[in-house]
Amino acid sequence: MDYQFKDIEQKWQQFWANNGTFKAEDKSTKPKYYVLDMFPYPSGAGLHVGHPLGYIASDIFARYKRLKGFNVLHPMGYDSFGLPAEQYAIQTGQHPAITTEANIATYRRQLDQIGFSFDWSREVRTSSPDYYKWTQWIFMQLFNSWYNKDAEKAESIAKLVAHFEQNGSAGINAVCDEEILSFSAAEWKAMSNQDQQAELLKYRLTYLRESTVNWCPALGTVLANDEVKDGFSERGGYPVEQKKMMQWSMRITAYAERLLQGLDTIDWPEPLKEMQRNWIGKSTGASVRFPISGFGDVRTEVGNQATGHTNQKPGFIEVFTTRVDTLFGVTFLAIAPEHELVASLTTPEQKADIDAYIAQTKKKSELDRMADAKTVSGAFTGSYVLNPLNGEKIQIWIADYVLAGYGTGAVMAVPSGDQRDYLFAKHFNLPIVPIIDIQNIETEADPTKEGTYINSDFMNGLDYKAGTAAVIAKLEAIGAGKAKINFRMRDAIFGRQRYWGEPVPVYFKEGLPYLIEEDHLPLLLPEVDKYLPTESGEPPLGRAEGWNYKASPKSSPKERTSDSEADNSLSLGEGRGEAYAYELSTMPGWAGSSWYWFRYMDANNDKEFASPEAIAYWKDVDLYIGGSEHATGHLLYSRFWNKFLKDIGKVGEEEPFKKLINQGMIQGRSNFVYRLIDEEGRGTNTFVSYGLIKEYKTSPLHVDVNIVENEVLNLNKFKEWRPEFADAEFILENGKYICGVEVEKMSKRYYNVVNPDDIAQRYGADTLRMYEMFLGPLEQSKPWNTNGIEGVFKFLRKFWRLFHNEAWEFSVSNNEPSKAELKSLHKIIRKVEEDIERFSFNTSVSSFMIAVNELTDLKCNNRAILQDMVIILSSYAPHICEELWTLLGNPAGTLSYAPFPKFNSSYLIEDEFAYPISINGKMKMNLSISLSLDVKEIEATVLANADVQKYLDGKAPKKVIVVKGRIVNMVV
RNA sequence: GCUCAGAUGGUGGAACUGGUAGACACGCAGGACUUAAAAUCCUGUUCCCGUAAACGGAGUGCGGGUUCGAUUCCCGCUCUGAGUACCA
Repeated sequence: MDYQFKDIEQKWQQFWANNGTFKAEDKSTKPKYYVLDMFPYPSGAGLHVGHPLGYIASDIFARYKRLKGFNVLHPMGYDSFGLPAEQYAIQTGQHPAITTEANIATYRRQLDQIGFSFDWSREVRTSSPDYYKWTQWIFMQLFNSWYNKDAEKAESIAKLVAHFEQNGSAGINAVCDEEILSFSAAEWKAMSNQDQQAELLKYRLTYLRESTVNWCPALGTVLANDEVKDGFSERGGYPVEQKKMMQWSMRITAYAERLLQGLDTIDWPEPLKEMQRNWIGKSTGASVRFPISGFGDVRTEVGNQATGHTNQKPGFIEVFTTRVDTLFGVTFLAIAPEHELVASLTTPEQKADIDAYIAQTKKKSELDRMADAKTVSGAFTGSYVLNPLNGEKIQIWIADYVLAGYGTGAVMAVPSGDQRDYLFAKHFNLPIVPIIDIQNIETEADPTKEGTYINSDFMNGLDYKAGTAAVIAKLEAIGAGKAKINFRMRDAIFGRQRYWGEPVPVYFKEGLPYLIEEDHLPLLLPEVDKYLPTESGEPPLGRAEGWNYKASPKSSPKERTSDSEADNSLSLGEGRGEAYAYELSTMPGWAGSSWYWFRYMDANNDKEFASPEAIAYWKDVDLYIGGSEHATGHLLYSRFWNKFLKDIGKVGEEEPFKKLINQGMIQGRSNFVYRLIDEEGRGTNTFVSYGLIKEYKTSPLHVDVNIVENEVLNLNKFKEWRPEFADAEFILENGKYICGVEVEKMSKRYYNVVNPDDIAQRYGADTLRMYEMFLGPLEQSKPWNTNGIEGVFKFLRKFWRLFHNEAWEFSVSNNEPSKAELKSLHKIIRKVEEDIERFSFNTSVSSFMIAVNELTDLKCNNRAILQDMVIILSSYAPHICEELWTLLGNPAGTLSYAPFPKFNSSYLIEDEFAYPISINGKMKMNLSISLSLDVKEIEATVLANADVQKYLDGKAPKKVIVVKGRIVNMVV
């Protein structure tokens, strides 16, 4: 029979599903290998041809590893909480769970049709209560933990409380809020429970914090950054303002150093690691306190005065600097317009100036401020600080180049060393003091670290290293500063004012958050009448009627587990306690994806997020494939949660993803037709072929790429495409209509979306899989282009034909394979092994073509050779290979676990090599010489050759370079 | 601006540690089969000159360098893509 891909593919997809062919074993004597894809958000649009790229690559790898004798875990699931479903729900009233379910069904059908070897028995959905129960559980563990800097790990809050009870706050080195109290053990015990809880919240790894959000009053909701364009909501175009709200946050900054160090231990693409390093943004420097002039004593204990009495201003301004050695060059202090001390520092004479400046900066959008980076602006507050080292009076300015969100929101300005400070000083006529002997500050700042200090009191004559050490020592001695490491990364906000997300397992009592009891998990998402905020601006969960928490004060957990798990949120034991309001915000999109790889290890466990045994066996992800757009989101949060789970002893590895590969983006490739414009400037119904548009006046028009092949427009299909083109006319070149091409994002509105369903229909899944790989290196971004797909399809037919005679009857011979056949086979064995190990899938597709071309030329129909070929090709084109495998007489379903053929180098040994003979580096001819000859003999053979002599024109070469088995080069 | 990645025929791309540039495929041209078309098969296909071949010259974004030999290494530049945004 001819190659009937449709029947074959359907048959085997069915077989795999019915037989659970790809089910990973939980216990195995085989070594484990975990291949993971970034799971998709199931959008309504379904998959386009770009999505499966990474999945195909990982599937080839997973199948290959099975052939190599590994117990492979290759799961798939859905990141199914998210905004689009909620948006759709708002518009249609349809429950997001329903649309999500429908979208998942589409995704599943599309994925199945490509023939992936996923273990679907482990599927996860982040929006399923069995799953988000454990997301909530991890949240609870974070709530019950604090970060001990001395131990460099998270520890339980109970341990912190025990310490407070014994020693008070002394001896605690924690990552926590700025304004913590210091107290003795007795003082702690004397505190009310309320006060104790308030204090503990400052230490918890997930905590409440006031944060600024994009608030859209018209929509009554908070928007994500990418939903805001130029200060207006993307949807509807309503104004968006910055609003402060109490929000859940994650103390990811506690892990900043470990997140940074860990990068050196994992095999990720360098650009991606660099992105994370920049995001974490570690800088080493010092914090320095500048006493405010005329304020009295400098207070050295931050904790003492920061008890929340906001009307009392501290006696100093703290700055962070990476160049503390330039402290004697400070000639003014610049603070952010939003800095909390601005009001109290502004003198009555300067108030008008300052107010005007603040008003001006507020008006500027972020975009303006960016575009305006070169313009110097600022205003003098009228107040001064003193240089802590020499008591010199220094003006305090506000300037919008200082960002409130970074460091302390204040900068010590050193115009001689920093270009921005220099421009500022020039503009406002402030002094510029050189502090290094070789500094040249005629026209711009000179940030050199060479030379020795001048104008710097006790530092004079010292170099950078000694000077820096001396300043820090001095600052520490007088309590005005210390060495400090600063991170750019901020704590992550962990709350969304949305419906379609995980409810936060917290209720409020007297304004403070408490966890619900663990056996009340999962806290189910309640039903609401509408998916919009309430009239009073509360998140959608505020609409849920009777949705509140009634703790059961003394009910034992054992008693509770017998309760039905499903309905514990709404019908908790009447009268068993007071009702408390639940947290109304839900978790952000990244919550569910920050631990999902553990769930796959033991997806159906209802006792734990995954059993310790499963985690001990599967450990971590060996290979993770996904897009680089998740560099600073998902991939950072996942590493953070992984480290946390390790700290509390639940998992064993410090890093979740040992090796990571970024697949490139598949861009769209748009086609254009050119509509002729008539003399009045109106569009006609005549279209000019691309090559002729210079001769006419035309306007380009996107045309559906699916009716264009190799840039040639299918005229009939074009006429059918839209009614207005039914009687279109064409000006052709060489009898064809050639379309223009441009690379754009793949999007419906450009008519350049290619659906994998269409490709699978027309050519089959095996062709689609191989073609996506053939397109180019996996990591590279490239436009989708169907132009070459015929070649891949033809290759598979050619492969099929090796097993069939002229009449398309299956026919293989049992003869001894010939030397040439064995050579072809072992060449491809080695090539595919090498290529897969280095993720160079495109080159193996070419090599398969070469191998099949060779075997076709050899008229090979040898069983031994062809059976090995089937195994090698099966990870790329599994359906056709399964079919041929059974035709060869093997039991169905055994191919996936067949042993990968062993490479034998002896078949490739050559006794001759066709040496390229070059003169002055230019290749002139080939000469076959025995490989047994040594360098001298080769040289003699070459020089004795008559053709070589012709090139040399009878002269002796000046020099002869012979590289055995490679090349001969003669210099004349 | 900074950081990273990249630039090879008409097109996608190959050349893995410096050693025959353009593998493989698409497209195109010519041919075979066919009443014809489709499908299939065969031949050619970097460019320029030579209007057939042999042969000669140029050639991996641009300009230099190292080397017997550079797509590959070094220096300078141009362009494209991605990330980031006054980070003290």
